Amino acid sequence: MRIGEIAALVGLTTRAIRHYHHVGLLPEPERRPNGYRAYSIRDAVLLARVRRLTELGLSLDEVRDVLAEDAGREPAEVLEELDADLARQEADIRERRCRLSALLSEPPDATGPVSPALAALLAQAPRTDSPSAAKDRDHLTLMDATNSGSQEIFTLLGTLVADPAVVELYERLDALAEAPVDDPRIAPLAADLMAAVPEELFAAIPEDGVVVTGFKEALLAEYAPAQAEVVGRLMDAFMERGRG
Amino acid sequence: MRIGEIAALVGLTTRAIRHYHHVGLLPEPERRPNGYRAYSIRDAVLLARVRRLTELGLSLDEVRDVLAEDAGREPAEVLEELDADLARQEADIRERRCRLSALLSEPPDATGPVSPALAALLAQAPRTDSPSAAKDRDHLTLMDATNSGSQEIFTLLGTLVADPAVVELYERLDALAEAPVDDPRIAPLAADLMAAVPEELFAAIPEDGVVVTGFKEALLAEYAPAQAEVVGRLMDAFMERGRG
DNA sequence: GCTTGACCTTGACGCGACGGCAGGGTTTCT
DNA sequence: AGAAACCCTGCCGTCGCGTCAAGGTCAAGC
Repeated sequence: MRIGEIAALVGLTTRAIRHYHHVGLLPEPERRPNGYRAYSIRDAVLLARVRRLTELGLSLDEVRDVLAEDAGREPAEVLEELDADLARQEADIRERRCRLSALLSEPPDATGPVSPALAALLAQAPRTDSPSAAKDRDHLTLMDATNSGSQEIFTLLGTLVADPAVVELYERLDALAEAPVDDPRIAPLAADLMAAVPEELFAAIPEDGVVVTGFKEALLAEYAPAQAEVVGRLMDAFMERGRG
Repeated sequence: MRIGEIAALVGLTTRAIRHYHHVGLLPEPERRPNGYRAYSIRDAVLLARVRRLTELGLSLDEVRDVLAEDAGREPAEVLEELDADLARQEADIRERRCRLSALLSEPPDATGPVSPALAALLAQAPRTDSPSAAKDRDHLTLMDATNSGSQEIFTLLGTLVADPAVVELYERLDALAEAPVDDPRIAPLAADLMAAVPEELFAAIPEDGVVVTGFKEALLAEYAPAQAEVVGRLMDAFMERGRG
């Protein structure tokens, strides 16, 4: 048989068979005088087994191991390992499909799914179009997505945002958008913000959660200079209280 | 943030993030004076979404489509397509695991699993260590593995192998191993073999099944010259009766 | 004899999502 | 001042083939 014939017989492509020769999975057969490969029935039997094994999901290396069974009992080992692997993949896919269906059934809010704790927090927060509040929501969503803060923080923040006075604080922060860094409103706003934070929140701040080195400066870069001054003081205070 | 920091924050490797820049999934951020990439919070939010999507199994191209949602409703389409894809994969894996478990529970006969019809046939065949019979078993197993013959053939062959006289035929074929091609035993053996084949078998031979071009010569190459003569005559007769 | 078309040959590149390494520079800590 | 831990660019490797590219071979039809 020529390569195309044996390929059709066992249901492989000629390219696959040549590949098997190339990687040493199947020895090169004799050649006809014209250089064509001449396959025997034994080759077909071998290739049929290779096909069955690869269709089961074995890699070519594993197929080689199974076929070159010197030990006689190796195959079972390989196959059991493969089954475990497939089981993992199956569970993996099931979980992904699960999360996918959750995504599909949800309203398209474009921010993606959030944890229940954060969802509750956002629903609870008063409606405001303050840019600072929007930034805060973004940052909280990021914390949620990266799991860098514990769920506990969101529930604790719930008691904060329930206070209608928080909107006023955001507005005072917004007002500093164009202000110079030595604006006199900075210090009192920082103090009022600190005062608004419930005591338990300090304890809940993880030592090395969001506070990855460099995160702080990136966060401050989001704000205008005077605003950054306020936020920076807040974060400094947080980190000091957290360590203390 | 530097690249290592944002990578730790969103749970990716620096290499992956640079790869995303490379393929245009995420624009290159500003650089610091020393050439380091300077990431913002917005980048982190973006990367977090990328991570979630790739973890769901989307390709980077698909992620790009979903993120660059100009149409607003594209994502659902992509996600549904993905779900269908995952469903296919899941079914695929389940089938493989099914066949794998069948393989594992079977006794290790080293020839792999065979169809029930062939298994019955082999169990039914008389015990003999005739080399010709061994070849025949190999060829039948190959036909089974490649689905090139119908199951029907095996059941029809059952009536043939049940006849104890068949063993004698195999032995007569074995005896020709060293014989010259003009051995006088050739013609009568071929005739007796033809006579032993039940009539229904001729009708069951598929027109273009095993009889791929070149298969015949490969099969004949398995035998000694005188034996090949016998087998060749048999096959010629088969093909003529099949066509007639 | 000549063409056509279906085969065959070797060899090299492409894919997808990065990992790893080479060969350098920068920052920071000690 | 040296070492550790970062950062940079760029290129090769993975896996199982598919897909050209640039030919050589063979049977059939004119």
